Amino acid sequence: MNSEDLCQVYRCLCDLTRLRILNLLGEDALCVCHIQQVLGESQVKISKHLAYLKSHHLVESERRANWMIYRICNTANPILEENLKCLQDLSSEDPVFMADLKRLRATDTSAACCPTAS
Amino acid sequence: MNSEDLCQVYRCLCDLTRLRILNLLGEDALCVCHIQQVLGESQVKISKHLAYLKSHHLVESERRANWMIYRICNTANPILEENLKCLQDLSSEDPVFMADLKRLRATDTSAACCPTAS
DNA sequence: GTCATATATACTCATAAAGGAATATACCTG
DNA sequence: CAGGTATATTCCTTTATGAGTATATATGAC
Repeated sequence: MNSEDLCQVYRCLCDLTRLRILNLLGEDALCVCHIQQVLGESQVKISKHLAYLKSHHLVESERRANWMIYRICNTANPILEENLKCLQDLSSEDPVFMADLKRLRATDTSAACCPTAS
Repeated sequence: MNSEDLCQVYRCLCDLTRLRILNLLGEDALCVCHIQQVLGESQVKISKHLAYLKSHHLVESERRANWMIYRICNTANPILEENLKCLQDLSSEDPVFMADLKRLRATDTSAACCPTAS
């Protein structure tokens, strides 16, 4: 971990859509279509942000039949860990994050497309 | 503090020059010319990044005669606090931050232009 | 093999950000 | 007031980022 890596972590975190995705993934591993559905955003948008997060090792993915399940990496990066924790704290105060989590919980993530992702 | 603010904090942090500036200001309040000198960057570049940090309330400035003294805001933002602390931890490991601090300590910040800034 | 579904990628456009050169402003000295 | 120094701002160019449309790929069902 050096200054460049640190910068890169912040680049990953400085987009609201990506923060919203990470907020969801903090709860559970999810497939693209569920993220898309909960956030109410287009497939391309979600897919591209996931690709971005993946390319910088914040998330990892695993194929299950037609679906790609994304989860937050088990990282050895303390700064990232710390910020994900902060995100979790804020998720109980911020209206956007709260609404997302509410919609997530109202969604049956084990049904429809993905079989129990986690 | 909401999700938009959070995003904005990360935007401030996702540029290496700004991180280097914050790393220096973590040590002491400094005038523009000293930051410029220690980082070896142009006046415009430093000035613009400081303006950016100031516009988002990460730093504040105070004029002393010809000089503008910048310091990190006493903020009530826990996420920012946390990340500045992380920056400080990393500054003893990362070559860029370490070299900057070394040059800072070799600079007489109380002389030349600014009278004791802090 | 075809078809449907889930996801990824390529291409394009619009906007933002970073940097440099030149210029403007603010302050001090005399 | 003029002249010098420190800093800020404007203008311009280049590059990066985000979003949309269309298309491609991967998998499963048949």
